[in-house]
Amino acid sequence: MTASLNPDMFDAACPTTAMPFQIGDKWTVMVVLCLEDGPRRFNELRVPLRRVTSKVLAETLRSMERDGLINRFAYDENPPRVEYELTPLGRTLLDLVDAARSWCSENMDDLVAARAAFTARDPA
Amino acid sequence: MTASLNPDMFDAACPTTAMPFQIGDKWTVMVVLCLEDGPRRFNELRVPLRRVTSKVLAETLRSMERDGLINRFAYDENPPRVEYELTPLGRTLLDLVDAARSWCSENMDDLVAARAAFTARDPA
DNA sequence: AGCGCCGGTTCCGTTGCGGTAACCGGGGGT
DNA sequence: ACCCCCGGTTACCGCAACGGAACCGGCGCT
Repeated sequence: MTASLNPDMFDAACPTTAMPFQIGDKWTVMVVLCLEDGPRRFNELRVPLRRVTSKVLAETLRSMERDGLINRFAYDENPPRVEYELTPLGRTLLDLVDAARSWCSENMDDLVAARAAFTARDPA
Repeated sequence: MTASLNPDMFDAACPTTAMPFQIGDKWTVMVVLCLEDGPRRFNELRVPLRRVTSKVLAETLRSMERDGLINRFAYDENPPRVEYELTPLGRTLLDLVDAARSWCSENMDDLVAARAAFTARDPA
């Protein structure tokens, strides 16, 4: 048992490195959740994410649009109006995000307890 | 439709911020995968993750131990031997990781195509 | 003329993750 | 006496992400 590990299992060229919420982007997942119930405007998104600045939100939305996760509709009005909505591809992320949230709600107690026990053992 | 967004849906105090693979840690998920088939030694983990240095791996393993995702067994031998294995809690992450990997393999083509189309539209 | 709205962009500063290289302790081999 | 092994630790550093604040254009209102 315990077969040996493939040295190339995490090849740098592996395309999963480009996963959209790259286990790295701070806001993508939250934007997906905010768009779950329909299109939203730019400043409308900033309300629930009130810790994000317009600069960072604009960057996040642009990269999500680049990856085909959202569509951007700019209406030629005044004052300007822009709406973002999930694409079908973006909607498929909802399942994944829900799975992550379920994991959290199911295991958060264990996790908090583990942290408390660890810091009790090793107060450093 | 499109109910208004709850301003507090991402409260900074929300414990999900402490999610172990916090959509932010670069190595935790890969360590989980490396430990899927049984316990591994420190330098054994560095082989598949050959891009990680001992410092970063040590940090990752320590925080995973802190969160109760792995157990650390240090044998009093020479040369020293240390083994890491997933706890039951850590094993529950495998489902989530598999879901993420499935998403990738199912949608990677769309994603790559979307990027190509976007950069074709907006070469900037 | 001046102000506000909206959806950004620009400039600048900070933070912190991740990386590199050097070193360590203690036993065993030669 | 020296070096190697393993599993780290320490000091230092760079860069990208994140953040704050100011600014912009075009229109309408007063």
